Amino acid sequence: MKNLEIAAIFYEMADILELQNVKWKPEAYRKAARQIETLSTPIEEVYEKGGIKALTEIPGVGEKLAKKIEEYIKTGKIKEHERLKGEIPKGLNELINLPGLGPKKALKLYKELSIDSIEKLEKAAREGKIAKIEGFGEKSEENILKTIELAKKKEERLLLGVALPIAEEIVNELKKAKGVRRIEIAGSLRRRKETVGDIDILAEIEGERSDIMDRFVSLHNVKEVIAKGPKKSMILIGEGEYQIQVDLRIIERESFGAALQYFTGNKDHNIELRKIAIQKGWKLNEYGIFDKQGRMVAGENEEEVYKKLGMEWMPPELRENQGEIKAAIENKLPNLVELSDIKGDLHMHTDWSDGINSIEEMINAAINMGYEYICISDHSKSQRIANGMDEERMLKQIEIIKEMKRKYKGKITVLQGCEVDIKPDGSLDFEDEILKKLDIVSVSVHSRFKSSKEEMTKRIARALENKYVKILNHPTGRLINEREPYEVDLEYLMQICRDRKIAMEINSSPSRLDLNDIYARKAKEMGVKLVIDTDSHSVDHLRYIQYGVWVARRGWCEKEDILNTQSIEKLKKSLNLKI
DNA sequence: GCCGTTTTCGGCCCGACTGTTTTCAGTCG
Ligand SMILES: Nc1nc2c(ncn2[C@H]2C[C@H](O)[C@@H](COP(=O)(O)OP(=O)(O)OP(=O)(O)O)O2)c(=O)[nH]1
Ligand SMILES: [Mg+2]
Ligand SMILES: [Mg+2]
Ligand SMILES: [Zn+2]
Repeated sequence: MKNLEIAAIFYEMADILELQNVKWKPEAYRKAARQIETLSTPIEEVYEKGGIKALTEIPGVGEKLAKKIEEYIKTGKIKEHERLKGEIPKGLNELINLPGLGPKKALKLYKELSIDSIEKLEKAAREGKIAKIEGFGEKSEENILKTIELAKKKEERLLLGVALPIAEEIVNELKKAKGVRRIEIAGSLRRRKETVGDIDILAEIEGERSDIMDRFVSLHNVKEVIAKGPKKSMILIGEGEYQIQVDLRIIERESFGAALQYFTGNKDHNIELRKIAIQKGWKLNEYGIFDKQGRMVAGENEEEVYKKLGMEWMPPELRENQGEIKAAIENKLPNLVELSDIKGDLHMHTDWSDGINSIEEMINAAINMGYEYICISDHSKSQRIANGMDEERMLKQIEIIKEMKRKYKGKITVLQGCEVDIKPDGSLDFEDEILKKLDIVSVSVHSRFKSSKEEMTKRIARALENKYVKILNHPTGRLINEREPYEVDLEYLMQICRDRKIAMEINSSPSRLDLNDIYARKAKEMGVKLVIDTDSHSVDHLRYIQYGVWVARRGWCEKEDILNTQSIEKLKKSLNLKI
């Protein structure tokens, strides 16, 4: 899949063009790159199937950029890119990636002091050379040194599951400030994106002087105050890999809706809305919609802002500039699946393999979740490190769960499952003799992630041929920030799943979220049915189902697309279960 | 470089904070 490679090249070209003070092109390159990054199809396939014309159907990609994409697919590089790289000192890119340093300052540093790397920058700053340059000063020099220190610590986006509790804690602290009427998490966190670059918080403040900004910058564990103003402040908070930037924006009641809209984003969604406002002869910013005379048209709540712009309000999960604005205008927004729609969880482990709780503890926890059914799905024998079950133990568990089914009858339906390994040759870890005794067979790849795309596709496709298979678990195998997805022809697998009525999993484990939002949407479009499962390894994990629901929502999924929103009777039909 | 029920040319979102500045450019959200 060349999507990310091409996006990276376009980003780099944008940076170089910006250094050369070229107007508009940089944003055009970046906008195209952002769209290419979020494509659900390998861009080389888009090209093979539809040529240049298909490429230009990607928003932000026109004739010129399409030609460049074609060139990259055919030759592995883009001449224009190579040419641009040659025109600019190599290390300047890493300079503009430092927060606070942009193209103008970086270029100045290069021209005055021949600085083209972070090492040289640090040296010059220590020697006091920076402060002497026109346009820089003591403060700039200090800030550069600070920024370099902070950048040395590794910088990764935080998992939603990690950032959300941190954000909630901060919100609770800020609630204690004077004059706070309302406080909301915004940004990518409110859109429930799988990872977040920072935590964005919006507070509605009543009255003139609130102490919220003072409280904010002196929160426990604040490592750096990046900016502090009357309307917006930014801090770095937390330790090591959990260190994260927090942006706080405050606003008055009459503008709260517009501000929430602005601060929720995403950026491209905002820009599209602002263009619509312009078309209507208005101006949209974080204070509201205003007409030519500066009179406020809307602002107090989000619904009103969207309504005046000619569309329905939409859930934050959809606001990614992926067609939601058009859908909202045409009244075609999906009716997104909700947490309360979920009737059961079909993937969880117990102390029979690598879970920490007993079968019965999991059952009781599921009853507490209000579920109608669950499926116990411990590992099969190949998963030695996970204490996978061999045939003998599998048969034993079947006996135990039979008892449980009886014991909990009327309270919850307990299904007998197993997370069966797909072996490297595509065969399953158990013979049909065992599989046919299970209520639900789900299958997973847990080994040889580095196979070629062809091998992996063949391997999984073969597994899906087994007539007992009902669910394909975590179909891309990624671990966010840790392991890339394996190479596989997902579209092909989706066709098989659709035709054979096999469900694909949205694994809710916060570090998996697999399928992800983009593929969930593609699955829906292809008519593949999905299940949202937690893959719990303890009773505490069952609540992560919320994260999977968020992925589904970001993938435009409705209740009908998710099989475990169905009653057990309907589920049996949908998956053709023999129970 | 992209894009179009007001345009195939001429626009391209709009505002906060900082630092070094005598009135604003640069960077970021
Ligand atoms: N209109 C407009 N809004 C912006 C711009 N940049 C950011 N925003 C808005 C939309 C963003 O969702 C919101 C918060 O900015 P962030 O940089 O934190 O982005 P976001 O939270 O979406 O993603 P992140 O996970 O933090 O990288 O501010 C911009 O250039 N123009
Ligand atoms: Mg953010
Ligand atoms: Mg932010
Ligand atoms: Zn599992």
